Amino acid sequence: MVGVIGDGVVAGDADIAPVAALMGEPARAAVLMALLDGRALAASTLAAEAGVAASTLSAHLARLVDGGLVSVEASGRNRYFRITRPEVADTLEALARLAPCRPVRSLRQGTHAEAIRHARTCYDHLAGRLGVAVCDALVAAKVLGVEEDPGGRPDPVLGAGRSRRYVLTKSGRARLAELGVDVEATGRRPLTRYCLDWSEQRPHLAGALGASLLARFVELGWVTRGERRVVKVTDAGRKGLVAEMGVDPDAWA
Amino acid sequence: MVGVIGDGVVAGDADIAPVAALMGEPARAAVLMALLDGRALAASTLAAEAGVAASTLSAHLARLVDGGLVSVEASGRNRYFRITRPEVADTLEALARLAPCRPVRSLRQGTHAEAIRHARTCYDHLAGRLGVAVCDALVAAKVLGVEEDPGGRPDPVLGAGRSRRYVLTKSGRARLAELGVDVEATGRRPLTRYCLDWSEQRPHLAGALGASLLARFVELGWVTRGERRVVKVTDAGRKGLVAEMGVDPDAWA
DNA sequence: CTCACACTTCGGGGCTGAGCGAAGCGTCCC
DNA sequence: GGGACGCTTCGCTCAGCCCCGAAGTGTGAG
Repeated sequence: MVGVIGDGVVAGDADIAPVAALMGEPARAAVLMALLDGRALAASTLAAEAGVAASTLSAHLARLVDGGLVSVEASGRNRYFRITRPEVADTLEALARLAPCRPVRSLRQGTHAEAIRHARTCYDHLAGRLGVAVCDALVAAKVLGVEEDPGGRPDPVLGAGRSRRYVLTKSGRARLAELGVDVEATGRRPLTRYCLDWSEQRPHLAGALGASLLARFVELGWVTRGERRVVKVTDAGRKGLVAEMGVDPDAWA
Repeated sequence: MVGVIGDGVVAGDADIAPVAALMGEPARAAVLMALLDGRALAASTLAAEAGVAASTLSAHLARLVDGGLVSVEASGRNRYFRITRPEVADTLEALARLAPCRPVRSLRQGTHAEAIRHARTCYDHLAGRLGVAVCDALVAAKVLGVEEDPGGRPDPVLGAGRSRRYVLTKSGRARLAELGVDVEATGRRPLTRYCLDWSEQRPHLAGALGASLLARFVELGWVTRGERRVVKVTDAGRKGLVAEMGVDPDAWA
């Protein structure tokens, strides 16, 4: 009756295999991880990142675009690729949480590994120890409240499946506005999102607010975005984060 | 060969490719989806589910175990496989949320895709719009309460997702028994399980109770199981679900 | 003890797809 | 316009692994 060989997964069922296979090839995985900070990178940059020939990478990128994980934007003779949706980044982070860290092969790689655990960008918001510390500070200052996610009703798409969520308090909204954080800049995106950090195994703040927060930090010159998702905190940033944000300096330094 | 390894991917960064590749093969993906509800299934069951020979599946299972996604428990001459950690299920669900974005390739697939989104079985319980609607009705009628899950793993701060669960209330137990649902038929299986629906992006009821509920619906002739997990609601079922269960007819019709 | 069953291991066949270089097409710069 | 640059397409090779059936190991039932 059924007996269809090679068609084990039923059409219409959630067919995770194709998507997972896209992420399961080393070169493509490297591309996706490189794009995880939300920036758009040129094909040549990504080829160097993945360590394969341009022609090889071109094929990979075509498949990623076809699979809806990555979108293209042509600009002159360059084509810039970026991750299409936050859900893709979510999935990559979920996989990262599952994956063992690759062994460290050199001192340089070791220091970078340390740096990226210290402070990095995750798609478009802060992560690493700094991201967690900032998030903790926001909760401690009651800028954010943590509440249980009533995961049934209101949120049609995002937020479901997350057991807890952050809500921006009234006083928190005022406080962030005072700091110049664009609290209103949320499109269809949820303002806050509870995002588990793969290196710290603790939550940090994602969503539109997480993005606005990072943008403002950069604007203030508190942090600078370095190579490969690494984030550096400036002297002014160190002071500002402690004085204005109430971040515990020991928690991330 | 040392030089072949691209230094593009940073040591210490998470290497998602091997894990994603494990999930990216159709037979293994089918296995993982079958185990998604937390049950432990025998190898032969999984072979039928994946539609491959026992020997083929054995190799797949060995790789899944080796990769830490699945654990084995030998019992007599059977070996039962289950998903090791909630993080694995989280990742599978993240992938499933990404997967439905594929375009529908044929009309026939389209109608089947619609049917399966309407009402289907998720291995042994109801899912799709009907599954969500029934679950909503149970919560609204206070047959089920939603509470935070204290449980399971010794986690540093927060459990990695899945920390909410349904509990059967006292009155709910009586009400279901009245309907003829076998409330006691739970082996080692958790009575209820909070399961996010991939097509509806909202939770529905899994676990032993979800299974008993479906069994009773079938017994009552309210629903019939069709091909490929599609569930059809009979006329009697339509009436019964609305009258007895308090399901909102607009929510799933 | 013997058969039946569940699962694994082994050997071989077949196909997908990842890889590269060369060539083609379009864009930007001098 | 000519040339450099960025990217894609094409043709090809080769490795990996997915698959099966048959044989081997261990357990349970009669």
